[in-house]
Amino acid sequence: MKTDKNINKIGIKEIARLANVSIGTVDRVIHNRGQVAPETRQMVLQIIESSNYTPNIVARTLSSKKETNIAVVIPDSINNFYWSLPLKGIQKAAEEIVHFNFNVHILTFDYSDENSFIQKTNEAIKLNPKGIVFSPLFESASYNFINVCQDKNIPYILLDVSLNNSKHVSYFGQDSVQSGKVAAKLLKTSLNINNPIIFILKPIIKIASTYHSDLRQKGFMEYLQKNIPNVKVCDNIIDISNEENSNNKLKEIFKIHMPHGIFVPNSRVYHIAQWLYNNNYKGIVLIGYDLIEQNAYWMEKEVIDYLICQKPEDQGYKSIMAIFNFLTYKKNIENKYYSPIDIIIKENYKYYINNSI
Amino acid sequence: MKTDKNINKIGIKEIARLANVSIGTVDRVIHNRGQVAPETRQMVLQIIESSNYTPNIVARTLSSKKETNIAVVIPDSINNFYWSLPLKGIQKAAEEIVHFNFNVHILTFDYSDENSFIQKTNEAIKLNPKGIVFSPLFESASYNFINVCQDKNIPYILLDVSLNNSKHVSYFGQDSVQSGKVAAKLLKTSLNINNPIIFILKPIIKIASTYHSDLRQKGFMEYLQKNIPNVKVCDNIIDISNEENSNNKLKEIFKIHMPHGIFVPNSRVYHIAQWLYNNNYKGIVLIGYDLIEQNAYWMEKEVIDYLICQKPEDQGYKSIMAIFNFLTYKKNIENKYYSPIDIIIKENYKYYINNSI
DNA sequence: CTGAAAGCGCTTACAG
DNA sequence: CTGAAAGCGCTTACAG
Repeated sequence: MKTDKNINKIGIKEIARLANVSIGTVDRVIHNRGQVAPETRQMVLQIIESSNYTPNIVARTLSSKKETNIAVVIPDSINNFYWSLPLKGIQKAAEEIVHFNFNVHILTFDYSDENSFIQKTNEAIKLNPKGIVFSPLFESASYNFINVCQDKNIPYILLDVSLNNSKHVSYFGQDSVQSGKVAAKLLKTSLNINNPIIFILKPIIKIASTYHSDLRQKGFMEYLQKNIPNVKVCDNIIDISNEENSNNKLKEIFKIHMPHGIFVPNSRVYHIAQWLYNNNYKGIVLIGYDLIEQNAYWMEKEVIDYLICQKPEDQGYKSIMAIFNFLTYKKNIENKYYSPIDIIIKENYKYYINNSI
Repeated sequence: MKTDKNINKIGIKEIARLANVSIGTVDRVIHNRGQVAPETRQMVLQIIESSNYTPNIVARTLSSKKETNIAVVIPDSINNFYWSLPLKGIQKAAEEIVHFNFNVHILTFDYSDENSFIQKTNEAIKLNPKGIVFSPLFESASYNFINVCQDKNIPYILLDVSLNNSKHVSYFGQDSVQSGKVAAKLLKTSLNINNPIIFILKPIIKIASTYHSDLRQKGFMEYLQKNIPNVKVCDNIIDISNEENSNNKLKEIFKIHMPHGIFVPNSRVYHIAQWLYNNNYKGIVLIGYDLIEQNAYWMEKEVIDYLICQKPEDQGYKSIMAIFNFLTYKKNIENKYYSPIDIIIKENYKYYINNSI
C-alpha cells in the first residue's frame, strides 16, 4: 500500500491539457469566475471529477494575496470557565491556518447581555468574513444574524448551541439530552436498588445559562422514569453565589431525605462535593459534568464518582477546521457533529486532561 | 485576536538587494550550502538578523521538489480488524500532508511472521525515509531496526507497542495496564458484592498477539486484588478457531462456577456474548474491548455491558502528524502519548462510531 | 468566452 | 565563489 502522488496528484495544467483548454479556463470553472461555454465547463468538470483533483493549497496560498477572514462570535470566558475551552481549541485551529492567509477574528460577548451579542455580530459582519462560527445564545437576535449571513452568502457554523430552521453548514456540540441518559444509566448501575432516592441539585450563579443543564435533566429524567419506575427524585436549585445560604439550603434538603445518588447537571458539582465532604456524607453516588480542575480534585478524593465530559476544546477546534475545509476544499461537511459523551472516573480521568486535541 | 502578517515581511529578494548580491547567494547563506565568501556571508547574515527575516514555508514547499518519504511499518489488517483502524488514521494524515510533498509509504507485515516484519523494515530503509512510524511487535528484530535508524539518523515513532531503551521521538498508544484497572473498577461498581466470582475469558485465534491482553489482565488483577479481597477469579483461554471446541470449553467452565462478571481482555468479546445469549445466561456483567461492529451489536442487545476503547484511528493519525511536525517545524514532541481510555456503554456508543478523527 | 503571460517567494540546476 | 534563469501550481490582470 502506498500513497502514490503520481497517480492521484493532478494539477490544473494537466486538466487543461486533457480538456484542450488553457489553465485560465480551468481556473474559471473551478472558481465560477468569468464566463465559460457550457460544454467546455462540462468537460472540465468531468475531468476534475474523474481525476479526484484537489487544488494545491500551497500554490494557491502563495499566488493569492487574498486574506480570508473568519469571524468567531462566542461568549467571553470572564467568570465563565467553560468558554475558555472552546476558545482554546479555536485558537489552536487559528494558528494552524494562519499560514494559509486565514485570519481568525474572535469576538466575545457577555452572555448575560443580548445587546453585547448583537453588537458583536454586527462587528463580525463588518469584517467582511468568508465564514462565521458562532454560538446562537439569543434566539431572535441569532435569527436576525443568520438572515444577514444568508443575504451576504456567508456560510456559518453553529457552536455549542443549535438553532432550528437554520441553514448552517454544520453544528458542533453536544447531545445534552443523551448525556443525561448516560448519567442516569450510570447511576442506576451504581445503585442497583429498586427504590432509590435521587437528588438533582443545580448549583447556579446568577447569570449562568441553563440551556444545556435543562436538556441534560430532561434526558436524565426520561431514563429514570423508564428504567426505575419507583425512583424518588428531588429537584433543587442551589444558589451558590452566597456560601452560607447555599449551605443552609443543602442542610435543609438533606434533612428531609437522605439520597442514594446525586445528579448535578452542570460543572459546579465540585461545590456539592465539597459540602458532602465537609459534612462527612459518604456512600452517596455523585455524578456531574466537565473535567475541570476542581472536579478532578474531588474525583481523586472519591467524592465525585462520575463526570460526563464533552470535549469543548475539540468542538472549538473542529468548528474552525470545518469552516476552513469548507471554504478551501468545498468539502461537504456533516450537518451535525456531536462529540462523544465521555464517561470519566477516577481511574481514567488523567488521560483526558490536556489530551483532547 | 488577530494575526497581522503585513509587518516587516521581507524576502530573500529584498535581502539580496540590500546586500548587493544575488538571491542564490542569500540562499547559500541561509542553508549553508555551497561556498560563500566570508565577508559576503557576514553581510547577508547581518541583514537577515536585523530584518527579522523568516522564510516563507509555503513558498519553500512549493518550490522544492524534494519529496519527503515517511515509512510506516505496521501489521496488515487481513483477518485482523484492529489494525484497519490505525491504518485509517494514518491514511487520513497522509492525505493532509501530501500537499507538503510528504509521501507516506505504508508497509504491512504478517504479524504472525517475524520474517515478514524484518523484510518490511528492510524495505522501509530502502525508501530512504526522513522519518519512520512502526509497531515493534518483534522485540529483537525491532532493536536491530532502530539501530539502523539511529545509524542513519532517521527519527522514528513507535505505534501501539512500546520499546524500552529506545530513542524514539515519541510513542503513541494505550496504557493497557491502566485500562485493565478501569475495567475492574467498572465491574466492581456494577456487581457491588463482596465475594464475586469473576471469569477472565480470553478468546484467541491461533496467531493473535497477547501483548496488550496480558497487560490489561495485569491491571485488572491488580485492581481486583487490592479492592475486592474476596474475589474469586477463573482465568481461561478459549480457542475460538473451532466453534464446537470453544462451545464445549465454555460449557465446561460454566459447569464449575456461575460467574457474576466476565472480563474479556481483547476485542473478541462478541464471541462470549454470542455464547451467553445462545445459552440464555442473563445478568452476568460482561466487559470487553474495542468498539467493533460485532461488539456494538451485542452492546445494543445489552449482552455486553461495557467496552473499553482506545481510539486507534487517533493514534495512527497523530503518530503521522507528529513525525510531520517534527520534521517540518522541528517542534518538540511529547515523548509519550497515551490516548484516553474511553468507557463505552449502550447509551453512548453511537457517538464513538466514525467520530474519532 | 478564451488564452498567454506575469508573478507569489523560494529552490535548484547550470554556467561561469 | 557567484549570478541568471527556470520552475513549483496556482491566481490575476490583460488582451483579444
